[in-house]
Amino acid sequence: MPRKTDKRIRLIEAAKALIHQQGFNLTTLADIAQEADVPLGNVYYYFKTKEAIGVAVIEKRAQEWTERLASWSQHGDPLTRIMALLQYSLEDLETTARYGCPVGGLCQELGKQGGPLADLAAKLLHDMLKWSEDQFGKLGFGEKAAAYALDLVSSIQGMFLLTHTFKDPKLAQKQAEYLQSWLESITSRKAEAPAKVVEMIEDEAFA
Amino acid sequence: MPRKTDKRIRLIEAAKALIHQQGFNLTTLADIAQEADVPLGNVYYYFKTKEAIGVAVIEKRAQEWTERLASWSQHGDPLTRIMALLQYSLEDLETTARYGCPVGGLCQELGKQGGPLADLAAKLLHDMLKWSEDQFGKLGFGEKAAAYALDLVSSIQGMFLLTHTFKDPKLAQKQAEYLQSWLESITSRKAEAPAKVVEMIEDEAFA
DNA sequence: GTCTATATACAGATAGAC
DNA sequence: GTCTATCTGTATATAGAC
Repeated sequence: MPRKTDKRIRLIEAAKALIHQQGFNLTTLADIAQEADVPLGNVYYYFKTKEAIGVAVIEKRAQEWTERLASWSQHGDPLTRIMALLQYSLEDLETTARYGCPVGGLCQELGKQGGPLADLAAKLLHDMLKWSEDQFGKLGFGEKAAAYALDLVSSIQGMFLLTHTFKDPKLAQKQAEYLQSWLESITSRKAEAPAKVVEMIEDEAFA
Repeated sequence: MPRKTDKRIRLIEAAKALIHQQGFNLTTLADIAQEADVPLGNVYYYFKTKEAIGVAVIEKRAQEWTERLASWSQHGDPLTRIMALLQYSLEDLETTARYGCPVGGLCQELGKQGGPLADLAAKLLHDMLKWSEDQFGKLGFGEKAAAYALDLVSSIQGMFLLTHTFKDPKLAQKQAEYLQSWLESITSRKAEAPAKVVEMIEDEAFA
């Protein structure tokens, strides 16, 4: 394994953290170089432009989310999977309170600027949304699955924004409990016709 | 009335629009000066620093929101008021899809930077939240009022983020319908004990 | 592949004539 | 109060020695 990739990886990790903390536009290449312990001029050997670093960072996040969602997809039933997403949102709430949601922050900031970075950031949220929709679909919600997924993801994102804005991790806690009871209420209502649901759950266990 | 304030107002309006469109950090004083049709050097006669313009813009938004909320507060009943907030969120969805929520955008971007701008932006969301909490309180939700307000505001903000991210006004439409039915469901449940609610509604009509 | 020195561009901010 | 010219700092990006 060539050490070549080593610095590249360090640069991406440094950029990922700094962009989360400061935003993309406020993060300088000098910041990234210093954090990664790479001389400024050397950064350009690995990335032609700042935008290229942005692309690499978002693609890295995309990869991590793909793996995360895939791992949750192996949980027994869709409701547990959705709860796993919700639980994950509560990890490291101190960081979220300080810097907000990494994904939501990128979408917000880059969405205004357009271009390939905006599209890549949007795909992060898109994948999350589709995965959720998929889980609600497997719970037997049919045409309501999309609406529920939208409600879930936008609620989580809104929760992150308020948590960040008010620098208060407890807000996310309370809101998550609320979402949890919401999930339970819509799924228990669904449980009145359980046969179909169970069937679908077992079905997708092989998907 | 001295024309002095004229340019100042134009600068604030230009900055307000541009900051919404591009974000605070990406908006230059040259942009603002040009949009307001004021020579760059002259900007500093009205604002000592860029941050000072930011303060003026957020205070302007705060004033507008104070008036807006006060005007809705005159509506007959709290549910109608909350619906007014929701309806307002659906105005100009094309703009929201392009540039996101002006308030949410400020909170997201400036929240990372700290300082007085972050605090002022946070107060915008805070006022909205408190006002909503007040309305839910007057509907008789008691200790649940805060949780409902949190759920409402964070849902709206999440909805804005997704609408902006996916550049799709229809998302906000669907999500708003969903929120509307949610509001109806929690208030109609409340209506099972209507005496107390009506009492509180009439009570605050004089507040 | 690595790193110093530097080019280039543009931002925020100021000086000073009018 | 107004506006041109400019200072100063700093960001992205490049050149070129090693």
